[in-house]
Amino acid sequence: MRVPRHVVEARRSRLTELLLERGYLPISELCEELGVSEATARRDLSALESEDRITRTYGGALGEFNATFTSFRERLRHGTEAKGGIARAAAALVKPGMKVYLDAGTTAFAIAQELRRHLPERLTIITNNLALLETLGSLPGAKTIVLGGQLLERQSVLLGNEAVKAAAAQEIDLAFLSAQGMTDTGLWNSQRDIIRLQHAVMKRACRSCFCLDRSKLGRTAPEHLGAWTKVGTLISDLSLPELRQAGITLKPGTLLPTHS
Amino acid sequence: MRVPRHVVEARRSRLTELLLERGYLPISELCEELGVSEATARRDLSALESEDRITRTYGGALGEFNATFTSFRERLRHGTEAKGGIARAAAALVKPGMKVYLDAGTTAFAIAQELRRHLPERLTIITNNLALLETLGSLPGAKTIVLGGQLLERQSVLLGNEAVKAAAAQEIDLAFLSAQGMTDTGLWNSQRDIIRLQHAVMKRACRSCFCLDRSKLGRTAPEHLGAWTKVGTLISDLSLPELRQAGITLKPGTLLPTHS
DNA sequence: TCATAAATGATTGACTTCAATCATATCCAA
DNA sequence: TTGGATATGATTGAAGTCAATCATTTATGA
Repeated sequence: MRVPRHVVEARRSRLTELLLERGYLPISELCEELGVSEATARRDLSALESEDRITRTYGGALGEFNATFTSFRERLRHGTEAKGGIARAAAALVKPGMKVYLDAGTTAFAIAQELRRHLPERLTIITNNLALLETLGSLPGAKTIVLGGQLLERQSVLLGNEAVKAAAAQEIDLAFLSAQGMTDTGLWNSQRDIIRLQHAVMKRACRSCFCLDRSKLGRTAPEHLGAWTKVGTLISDLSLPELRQAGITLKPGTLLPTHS
Repeated sequence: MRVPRHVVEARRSRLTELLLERGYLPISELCEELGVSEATARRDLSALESEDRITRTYGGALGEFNATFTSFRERLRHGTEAKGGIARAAAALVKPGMKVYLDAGTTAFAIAQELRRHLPERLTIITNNLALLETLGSLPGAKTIVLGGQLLERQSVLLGNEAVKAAAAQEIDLAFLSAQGMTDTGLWNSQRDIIRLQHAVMKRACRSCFCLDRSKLGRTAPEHLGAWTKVGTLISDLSLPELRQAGITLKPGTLLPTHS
C-alpha cells in the first residue's frame, strides 16, 4: 500500500542514522528495526546507495562513515608503488626514542602503516592527521600526541591558530611533510593554514623531510610553501637528473632516493 | 597440502591488515588478495573471529576498526532512556552562536547526536572526544575545535599538558562535563588527567553543566573531582528528594531535571 | 626415518540473499 | 472525484554463501 513521500524519506533518513550508529547491519535487523518487509528494506538500500549515502554489502549495508574511511584508504591504494617506496625510505630514518611528526595526507598514512610493521621502541608520534589515529592508537609502547586545532570538514585534519601554537611548544626530532606540487621555484601547497602549520613544525624540528612522489613534479598549487634552499631532505622516487631536467638543483645529500 | 604454521599466521595477519585498511571485504576478494580457496579463507575468518580480531558478516568480514566503533556505539545504546533525556535537556540549553565544550564519554556522544538533530546556527564545538568527530565533522555551519593532547589508547580521548594548556586559551560559553560517580562529598572521576582538563575547562567556561544519570549515584572513583559547591548545574534523571536521600543537597536552581 | 597431526582444495547439500514480477492499496494531482 | 503514479508485500527462481566431509599433501616431532 502506497505511503506518503515524507514517510519514505523519514524512514530512509532513519536507516542512514542507524547505519551511522551501528556501522554494519544485516538486512534482517534492518527490517525489524524499520518495521518493513525485506523487499522494502532492499529498495531503500538501493535508493540510498545510488545517492552515495550508504554502502551495500551482500547481506546488509555499511554506514557512509565507513565509506569515507575506505575512500580515504582507497585513495591511498592507488599511488601504492611510489608511496610504498617513499614510506619505507622514510620509516627507515626513524630510530628508537625519536619524536616524529607526521603531516596530513595519504603519504603520512603510508608511513604510519610502515611504522606499524617495524616499530622502533619508545616512539613519540606527533600529528594532526586524524586518519592516522586509528592506526597509531593501537601501537604498543608508542605515544601519540595530537596538536589540536579546528576540524576541516572534508579533510580529516586539524588546523588553525591552536595547531600553530601547539606546534611551537613541541620538540621534534624528525618531521615528515608533504606538498601538492614542486617546481623550480620550490614547493607548493593548497592552503595557507596547512603551510603555516608546516612552517611552525619545521622551526621546531631537527630534521624536516619532504615526501613527494613523481606525480607532483611540475605542478603548482595556490600557495607557495618555500624555496628549495629551505628543504633539508627530499624523499622521492625521482632521480637527480629527472629533477635537474625540471630545473630543480639540490644541494648534495638532500635527495634520499627510494630503492624499490 | 599442509603449510608451515608461520605462513598461516602471516596470511591471517595480512587478512586483518586488509580488513583494517578497507573496512569491509567480501569473501571473493579475500580469496583473490590472499591467493587461497574460499574454504581456506572461511577457515581464516572463523579463526580470527574466535580471537575477536575481526567481525564476520554474511558474505564477508569487517575489520576490528569497525568493531571498536560499534562497541562504543553499542555501549551508548544501553543507557539510552536516561542518557537520551539528559542529552535532550542539555541540547536545549545550547543557543545560536555559542561556544560549547563537550567532555569525554558516551553522554557527550548522545548530546552531539541530539545537536545534529536540532542544530543551532553558528555553533562552535570544543572537545577532546575523538569519537564525536565523525558526527560533528558533518555538521553544516558548525565549527569544531579539538584541544589536542596525548592519545589514550583505550578511550578515544586526548589528555595531558597540551590539552590543559589549550583549554586555558579558550573562551567557552557552556561546558558539558561528566563524571564516573557522585556521593555526598562531591563528584568522582577515574583519572587525574581527565580531572585536570575538566578543571581547566571549568575555569574558562561561563557555565559548567555536569551530566550524570542515576547509575552514578553513590559510586566513587579513584580521584576526587570536586565538591558540590563547585557544581553550577547538574543535569540528571534524579530528583531532589532522591539526591537528598543520598546526602546530597544542592543550592536551589542547580538541578536541571529531565522530563521524559 | 616414520607416524601423526595439520593445512589445503574440492565437493556437496542446506540455507540465504537478491532482483524481478505481480497484485493491491493508497497517495497525489488534475 | 477520478485516473494514474507510486509504495508495499508476497512469491519465485537464480545465484550466492556456508559448514561439513573427504582425499591429498606436507610440516612436525618422536
